[in-house]
Amino acid sequence: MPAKAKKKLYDEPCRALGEPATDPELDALVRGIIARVADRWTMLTLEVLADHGRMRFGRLTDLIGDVSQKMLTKTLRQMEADGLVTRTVYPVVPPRVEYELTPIGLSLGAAFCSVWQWAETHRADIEAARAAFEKRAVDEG
Amino acid sequence: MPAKAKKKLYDEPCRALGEPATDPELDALVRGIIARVADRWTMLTLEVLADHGRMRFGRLTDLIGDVSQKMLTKTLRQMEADGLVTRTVYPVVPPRVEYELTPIGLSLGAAFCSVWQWAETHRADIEAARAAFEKRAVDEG
DNA sequence: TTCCATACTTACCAATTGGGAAGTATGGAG
DNA sequence: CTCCATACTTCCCAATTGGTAAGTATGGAA
Repeated sequence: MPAKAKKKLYDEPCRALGEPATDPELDALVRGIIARVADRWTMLTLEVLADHGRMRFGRLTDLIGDVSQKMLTKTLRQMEADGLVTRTVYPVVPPRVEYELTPIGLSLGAAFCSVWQWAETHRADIEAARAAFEKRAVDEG
Repeated sequence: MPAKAKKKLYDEPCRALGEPATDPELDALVRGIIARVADRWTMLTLEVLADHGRMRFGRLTDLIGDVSQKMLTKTLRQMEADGLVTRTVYPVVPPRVEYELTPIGLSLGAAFCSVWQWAETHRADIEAARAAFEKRAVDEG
């Protein structure tokens, strides 16, 4: 099986549209995007907004659970800059600001679904692997 | 449309198998798994191993590009602990160690495909959004 | 006049991340 | 006897992350 190492090991084409897998510029760009988006708070915010729709800052804080104001603000600003959410300010007092996923943000949420599903379906496997690894370390250590 | 906020905004079911979306334990666990796996080096390692198959440490270093020995070692150990890669040590000198994705690791690579594809297909949108956001900030600032 | 609500913003500080470089182990080549 | 190769491992240090707590702005209620 000498051809094995030359071929993708999974069936679905991961690169879009036959892009040669070694365009360094595109690669760096896509990696940057993923790195930003794969951040903890971004993922949680995405999930909450996808599940519950448009809402304001305070409710977002409650639903995410243990996020500080600082981080939520920062995360939302970043998502806004990337076009993932819209930020609507109502000029009233006290302030009222609402956030909502854009179509792009929504599609990212959908893309992340497969990762969530992967995590859920392989949860037991991972825990078993961790226990086995731990045991091996103890036995050998 | 008062029902809107009660419903998922995308069509695909994100939670596996009708799991009630609010099991806090499962939620935390899955989040932990995703957080670990969504790490920069893990994603890159996953991609390289999925693309090129079993290989040893040095080649992995070259293909990933700008990773330090320290981080690659750490990343690989973590992936091994989670059951994503196998680590095979040949007791020769100088040492020879080979890494390969497990079926679970492979399936994670497949799951991440949709995120990679999302990033590639929305690259232009994101760049446009960033430029617009920047411009707005300048105009208002 | 004082307090409140909301969505930030800033200052400070602790913890984590991660790079660079040097050390480690060891059998074989010269 | 010295050096080399490979895959780590450890130490030190700088940069980043992220939490807490204290402002800030302002119209209306008491």
